[in-house]
Amino acid sequence: MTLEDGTGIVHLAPAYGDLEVGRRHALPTAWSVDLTGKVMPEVRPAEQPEGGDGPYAGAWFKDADADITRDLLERGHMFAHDTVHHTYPFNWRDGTPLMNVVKKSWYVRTSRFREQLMRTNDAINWYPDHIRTGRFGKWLEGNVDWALSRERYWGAPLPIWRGEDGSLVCVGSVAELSELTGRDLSELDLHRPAVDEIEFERDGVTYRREPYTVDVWFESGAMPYAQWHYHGREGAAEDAMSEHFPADYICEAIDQTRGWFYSLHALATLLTHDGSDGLPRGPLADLEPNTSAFKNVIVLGHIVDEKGEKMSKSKGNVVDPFAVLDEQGADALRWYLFASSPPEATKRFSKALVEEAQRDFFSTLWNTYGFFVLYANLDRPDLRTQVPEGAYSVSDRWLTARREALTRDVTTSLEAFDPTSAARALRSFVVDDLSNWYVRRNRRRFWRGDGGADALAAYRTLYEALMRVATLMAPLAPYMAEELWQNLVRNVEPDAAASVHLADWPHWDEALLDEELIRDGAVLQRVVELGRAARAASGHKVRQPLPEVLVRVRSEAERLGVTRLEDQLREELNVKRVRYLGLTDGFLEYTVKPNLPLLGRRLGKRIPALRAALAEADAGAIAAAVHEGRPVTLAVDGEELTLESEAFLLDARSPEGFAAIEDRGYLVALDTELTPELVREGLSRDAVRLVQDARKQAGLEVSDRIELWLRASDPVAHEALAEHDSALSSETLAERLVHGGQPPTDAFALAAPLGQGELHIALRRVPEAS
RNA sequence: GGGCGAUUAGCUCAGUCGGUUAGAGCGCGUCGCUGAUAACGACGAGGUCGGUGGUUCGAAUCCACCAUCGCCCA
Repeated sequence: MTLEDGTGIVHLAPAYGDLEVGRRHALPTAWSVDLTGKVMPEVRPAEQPEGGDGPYAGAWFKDADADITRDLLERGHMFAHDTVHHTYPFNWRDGTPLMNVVKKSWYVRTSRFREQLMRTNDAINWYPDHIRTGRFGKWLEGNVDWALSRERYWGAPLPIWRGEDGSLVCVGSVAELSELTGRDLSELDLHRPAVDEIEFERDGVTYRREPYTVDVWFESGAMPYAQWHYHGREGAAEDAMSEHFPADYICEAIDQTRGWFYSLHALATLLTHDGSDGLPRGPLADLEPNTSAFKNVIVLGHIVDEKGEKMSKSKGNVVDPFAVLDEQGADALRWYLFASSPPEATKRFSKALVEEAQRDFFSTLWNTYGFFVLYANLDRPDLRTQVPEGAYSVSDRWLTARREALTRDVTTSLEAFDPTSAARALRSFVVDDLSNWYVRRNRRRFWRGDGGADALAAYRTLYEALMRVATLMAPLAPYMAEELWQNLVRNVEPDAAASVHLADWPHWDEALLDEELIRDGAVLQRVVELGRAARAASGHKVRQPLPEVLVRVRSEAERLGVTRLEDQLREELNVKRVRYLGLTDGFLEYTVKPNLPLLGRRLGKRIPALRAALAEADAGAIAAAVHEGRPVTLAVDGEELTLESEAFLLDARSPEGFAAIEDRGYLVALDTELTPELVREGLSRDAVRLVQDARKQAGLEVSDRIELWLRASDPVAHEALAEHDSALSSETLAERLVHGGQPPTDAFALAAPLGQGELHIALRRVPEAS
């Protein structure tokens, strides 16, 4: 129906859905269909005399449509008839069309409390926040009375008894009912229909119960009181209520806005109302006046299928949760739900994504733990002894600082009801900081097995990082956390809490949280990243040492930071020296850009003119002024404009023909000129790699000592091996290294290309000294 | 029909107050590294930031309308 169709009335039936309109215009409420959906016998065409059943009596109301239409047409009462497709309510189980029917009902007059419902809502922390004023707030603004009664065979009975004279008694307890009836009802089944037979007499009037049950949503809203069996009396339930009401936190999905969230909120608001504004005072006003039932609530989005559509059996797009639990595990599923997107986001679910969480986070964590256990079992370090402060390396202190920052970030996120940021911070720490940086860079300290203070410091640092991760991840991945706690922590510290879930939440230590070191580490990683790119571009593989790397960072503070971590930079890039380029070094060319966040508001429309002026200006001169903090004067649109040095941003570019990588103020260039010494060192490192591979192929354990025979056909390689004899031996755990000799026949032997020729490798395990 | 929310790379997601070259992980390709790792690193391909219009010196970001998906209501 549209406004263009003309005027008229589109089927108005006060008894069947249009009661409000009918009342407003004093229309009669006429009945034509009974409660089973059959047309009533009184329905008949106007011409047909009264008496006897009408022609449609007993017909299913939908089936009667055709006959009624035909009769109206024949009598000329119908202007037009047509079929219009529109939404219509159906029974979702069997698809039967439904119809609204006016019935008598009991209501809670919540609309009187509309303002109060909105006030108590204002005090709730909603996550996400927009629900408060949006979906939930709008619902409260349009609040209508709560239809409380239901016609159900079984359920909680409406506790109202009606006398023959129409008077009403609301019964508050079994004890009260026992008193009214004079019977001991303590064994009474408090449900319909068991309660229906109970009648009582008062002042000569017989009372019978109103035959309704109570809306189950009322019971969901009564949960805070029902859980303690609270009746407002003194005792344990009262104590529990004063301690636990209102609840700190609840959580359900978005569809509960008008369900559980509302039922909890409405009951609490009415029960705790202080009696102002002429409204009835609630029985809980003394306990906690004017409150909702909860202080914080996380509203979850739904889980949908891979295409973003609702899962349903009939569509066949349902993912079996138990298959996911069996194959990827409960922790991986939980982790995916926490980490993939904020709680309120609708989640597109697929097993592949849970699989990714499993591989990315849990496998990496488990492997890091496995690395620790492998070497700890070989070395048996005493992790309970105090490690001297000085034994900790910069790298140890960096990981410790990151660990404390992680503790701060996870704690803050969880306290802000944000599990997603907490999970992402944990992921980044475990995968990026712990596994791919700290362990990779420090593994030699573990496999050296000398039991010295340096090794102990490394073990201790890694152990504490793993323990902290286990504690912080416990709320998000309870099983893996517990596994780490039992296997790792409880072994090292028998006095530790019996379970990670009983352990105290860690506090972060500001003294260990060295922000400067964290910043320096971040700059180092940025420079290393660019250095690797420069290396890939140079065509020299990482095993080939290079003489020098040239580095330019964005500030003097950053330069000092990289300097203190310089040995890590040299190792990562495998270079002998680091040379820092000054900020105004002639090596660089500059592009000058306006600092838009600063200048945009000030200059407005003149921005394009400034850009044009900068393009014409001498970039080197401006760069020099900016570096010295001097103001710069430019001719913009024929007008002199003087701007402070902060108004400009400089981009350094490497000059033509130089192999370097530059990005956003950083520049890393590699000197690729090889000396014979460097070539020989590179060859020796190739050889180490080949021997390690041979050890692996021979099936040796990482701790096995060997005898080693090496024969290189390339004379340069041969010289290189002799020169780096001791490094070769210690890297490959060779107790004896023979150059060019004849290996025994029981040795494991293979040949591989090295330099311009081949390297023949033979090795044999040395039995452990007894 | 109304309300609320979402829409950024093939996939899952970041993107601050409107600002400079829109990022990450996964997947794909090339190369490299590797005695913890089911891994790792570099590079590459891959983006009309759902669409249209507007505001602005400047829009993924603000406004209007539309489309699609989800939820609630009628």
